[in-house]
Amino acid sequence: MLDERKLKVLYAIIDSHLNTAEPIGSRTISKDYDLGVSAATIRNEMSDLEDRGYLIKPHSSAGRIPSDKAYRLYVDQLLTNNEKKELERNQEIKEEIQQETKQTEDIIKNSTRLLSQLTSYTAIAISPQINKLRLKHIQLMSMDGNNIILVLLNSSGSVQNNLFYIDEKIYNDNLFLISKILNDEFNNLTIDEIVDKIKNKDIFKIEELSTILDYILPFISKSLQEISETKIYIDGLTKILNFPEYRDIDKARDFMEFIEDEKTLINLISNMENEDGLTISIGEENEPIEMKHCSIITTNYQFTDKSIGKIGIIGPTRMDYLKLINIMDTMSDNINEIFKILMG
Amino acid sequence: MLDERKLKVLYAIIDSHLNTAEPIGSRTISKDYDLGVSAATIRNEMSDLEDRGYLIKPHSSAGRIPSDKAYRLYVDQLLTNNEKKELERNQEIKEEIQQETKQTEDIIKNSTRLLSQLTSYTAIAISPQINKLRLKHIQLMSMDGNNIILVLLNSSGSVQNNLFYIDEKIYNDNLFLISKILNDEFNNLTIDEIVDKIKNKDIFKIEELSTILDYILPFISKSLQEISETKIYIDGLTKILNFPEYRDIDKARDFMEFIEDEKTLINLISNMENEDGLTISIGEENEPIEMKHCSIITTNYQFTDKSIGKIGIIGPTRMDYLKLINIMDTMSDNINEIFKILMG
DNA sequence: AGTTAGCACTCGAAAGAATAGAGTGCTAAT
DNA sequence: ATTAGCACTCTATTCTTTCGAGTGCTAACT
Repeated sequence: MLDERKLKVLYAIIDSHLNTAEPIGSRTISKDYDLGVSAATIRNEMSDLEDRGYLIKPHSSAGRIPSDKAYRLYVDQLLTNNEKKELERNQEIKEEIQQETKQTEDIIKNSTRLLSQLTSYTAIAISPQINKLRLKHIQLMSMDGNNIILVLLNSSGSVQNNLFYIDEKIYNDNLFLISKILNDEFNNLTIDEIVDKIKNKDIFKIEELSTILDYILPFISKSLQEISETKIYIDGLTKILNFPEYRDIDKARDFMEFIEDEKTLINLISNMENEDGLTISIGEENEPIEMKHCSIITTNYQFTDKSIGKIGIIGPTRMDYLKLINIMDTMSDNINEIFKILMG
Repeated sequence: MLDERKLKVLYAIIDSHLNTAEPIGSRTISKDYDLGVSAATIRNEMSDLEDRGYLIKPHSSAGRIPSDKAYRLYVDQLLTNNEKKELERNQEIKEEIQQETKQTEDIIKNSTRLLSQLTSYTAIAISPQINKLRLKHIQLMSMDGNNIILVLLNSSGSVQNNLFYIDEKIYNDNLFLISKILNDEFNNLTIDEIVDKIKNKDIFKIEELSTILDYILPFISKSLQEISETKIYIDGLTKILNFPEYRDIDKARDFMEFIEDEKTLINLISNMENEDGLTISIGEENEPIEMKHCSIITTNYQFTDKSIGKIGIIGPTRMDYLKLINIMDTMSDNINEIFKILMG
């Protein structure tokens, strides 16, 4: 463990580096931070901290920058102490997020944009995973009997639709009857459960509709799965260009191309563990090489106490973690509250 | 007008500059292009071309680059001669665009991605303007009587939905009746016409439903307008970083931030005249300062011979216009054909 | 009169040299 | 244990020099 003075020196370097993005020298610390010791003493402490892996020298006659290990230490301490102060602008944030919409997708989209604006970092969010939500209403309809529209209302209040084509014609009178049956059968189940149920043929048989049902159910199942595909929202991609770490155009391109690749990104974000709500992944802790110099902060948003999606920010490891943690907490609080109110 | 030799020199410079992105000298032209005259003669021609505004010298002892005026001349000649060769990969393109979907929005989204891949430029598209499309089916439904779902099927076969809240409860039995009336009244009208009709109260009065109708129609009108908001799709934003013209990070950021600002971009693209299908706006011809060094090529895609949206690319004025025109033509052809087939 | 070879001149980009200064690490004194 | 002092290191900056591509002009050629 690090003794108190070493910690103070380390945090001072982290703080100073946060503002300058430059390597920090011993004299800077002794001048700007009142540690009660001379530059030479700090120099010795810095040397020790480097030996222990908390500081890095870009070259032999430069100052030092914090390592991933240092940020990890700092962040862990932040998360433990958990000195959360509430952001003042709660109400404004809520209004900004919700605007006029009641659709969960729009709320997440707005949140992503606002998060990027508030933080000046690239913000990302994963759409509400509606396969975890409970079905409230399902409705089939058609114009011509061949192109079937499936409309879904789920427990978060959002509406999805999907269009599919069938060779056998089924007209609205029958579609409405089927919808009624499906509503009875599927009410309050999650999409995952419904798909399972269809797969296991674990369903009701009503004589006169049984043939039609057997025919159309696989289409419905596929349709439901298409609807539940995870979407990702990205906002403020160009924010990365404001960081001196990304003045190099090739680095910037690598970063951006990685973010633009939705599939990989969905994977990365989905797999972040968010047991306690907030998760921070620092530099080398990230799997993809393109993210080895970045930190990712994500938190989940909930609906009836179940996590249904994530929202987060990405940027260089040199981050104002304290400030960002607070913003993220506020954001997820607000989103959750909006969802709660939306559901009455 | 330029005589033939001047034109040849100018086109040679355009061609050479296209590949190198460097200023072109007289010797390069005499070496690489068989014009049958010496470098000195070309030098004289170049001097004339500069006087006439077709060439620009970055500095006094450098070669020349084509001006916007030169590109304009070149492009106008291309568009007049119109030596279109069909791209071979038509079928592949169609499959790539359509994938499995029948939703017009998805088709445009896929097209944008493919266009960016094929061209290596940033691609943009404006969503099908469904307010210009004819209504095929409208359906209202609700779970609780307060949150009304409006589902819309239009003549392009795409489905939209919108959720709105009303204080007075209206239940499905009445909503279905209303839907039936609305379908009769609105069938084959465009959304614009429907909104007008509602505004002018130019509607049927069926005794028992008249109060409910008066109450709900304004909500429907607003809902329809929300549905018809223009959306924009962007793909390959980072492609700009591959051009030597945008090695400078501040230039790149200006470009990207402009593209990321959806409202301005929608405005810009919407206002491009596309009478003959394809439109090319070169450098200074673009209004926004951020686009003064870019060219924008857009074309519209059609549904039943009516233009309902646009797709295009954006990049530095130094473009392979010939190749890009062909790709763009092929793309719009394919999109139009898919739409045609979708409608049977 | 149009074309071309020849050459002096220009200017930026690249390479090299000199300088400044921030920072370290060590030593010796406190 | 702490600190002042100092030699040393290394980068970033600035200034010079060099190099070469390219022009524009002149005079000769066809």
